[in-house]
Amino acid sequence: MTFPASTRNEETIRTIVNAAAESFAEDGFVGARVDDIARRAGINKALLYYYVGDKAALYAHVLLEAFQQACSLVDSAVDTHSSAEEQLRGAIAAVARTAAANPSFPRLMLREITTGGTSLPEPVLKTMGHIFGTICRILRKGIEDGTFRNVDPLMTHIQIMGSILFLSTAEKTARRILPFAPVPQEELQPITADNIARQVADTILGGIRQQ
Amino acid sequence: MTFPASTRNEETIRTIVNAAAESFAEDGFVGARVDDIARRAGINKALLYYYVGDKAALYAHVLLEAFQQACSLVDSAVDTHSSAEEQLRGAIAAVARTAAANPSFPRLMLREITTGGTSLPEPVLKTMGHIFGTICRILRKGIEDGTFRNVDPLMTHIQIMGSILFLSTAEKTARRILPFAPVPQEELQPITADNIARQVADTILGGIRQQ
DNA sequence: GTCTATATACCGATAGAC
DNA sequence: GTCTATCGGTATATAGAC
Repeated sequence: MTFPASTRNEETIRTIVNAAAESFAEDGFVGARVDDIARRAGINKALLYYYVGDKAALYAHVLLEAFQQACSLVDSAVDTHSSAEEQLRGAIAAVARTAAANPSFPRLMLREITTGGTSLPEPVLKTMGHIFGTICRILRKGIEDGTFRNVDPLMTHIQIMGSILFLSTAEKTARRILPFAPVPQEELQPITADNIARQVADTILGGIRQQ
Repeated sequence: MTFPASTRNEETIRTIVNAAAESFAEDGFVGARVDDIARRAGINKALLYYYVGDKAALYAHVLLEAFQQACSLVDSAVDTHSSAEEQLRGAIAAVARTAAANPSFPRLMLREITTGGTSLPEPVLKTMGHIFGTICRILRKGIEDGTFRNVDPLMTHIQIMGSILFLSTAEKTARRILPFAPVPQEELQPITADNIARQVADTILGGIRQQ
């Protein structure tokens, strides 16, 4: 924790950050209300400012925490496998599980993408760069040992992340669309972390495998 | 055009709607400023209200126009092919081209997804439902004739759209991340509509094809 | 139809009592 | 450390002159 008045009451700060993560994910940085975050945290607005500084500092902290968690889960998932195929499957599952355990994460990410990442602080950019480097290394290894065909690492990485983040977030919107779609709706799978991981891993791995 | 004062000056309304699409895509509904939209359109704020009503009505109009364009392009792309594989490839290319020709579209869509689509007006939901129905029909046909394996239509549809929209929007953020990534950056492809269409079609089709 | 000026409301941030 | 009260700035929307 890196806030000015963080000598004590670590758990008050935790409560504020959790409330802020939800609020920023729901309404975005401009849409989120400091009053609302304070109310969710069960405290007063002036006290929030006392603990965590202004709105921008709180937002930067929320972002960094979410991405660092995703990053460490991806790294440890990759370390437990050796083949490129298993490593990629493990990385995909790690991101899908992070998104499911912390529903703010995919929404924060999608929002940042739409703004072009212009307000991302350097520590967050570094964390995102680290994840991209990990995926890149897996793809490169698979291409060199003949497992994968010669795909573009950047586009493949963006597609993998886009698939997982979108699947993790789109269910609510999809449920509003389905009543207007002229299709039978019996056998649709629930969108769980496991199903997302399987869907993305099966299609991407099948799509980039050397035939 | 369905605005109150639309008896004349159709092109003034066009200018306003185009300015609004950019502004909403850049800053979101809450972040966009009516003053800014009026300034981009080269007119006065009071005149904007005179022509198109309030901010919410303008936003609903921008959304509907973008989705209807995507919808009709997908439909006509599908109609010019007969096999499930060619139809899916055509639909993917149509969405990618729509996103490239109208950069507001993917960003508006990503923003709506993060809010759960709670503010989407019914005509937009109908249009999105129509596109989903089209993709569903292609997948079902391919599954029945043995071209595709038995994939979940909803998850596959969400993955396809997420891949295209994310790839169409993420380049700016990616360029900010790349300097922090420990990878060589010579041979990365530029993210054009054609490259997006090829990347998504190749991976998804390869991933869902019956082996 | 087009403008200026303004009403009204809200929000981020802080001052200051306890 | 925790609160109430409020300042200052800014946003949507409209009134009203021309």
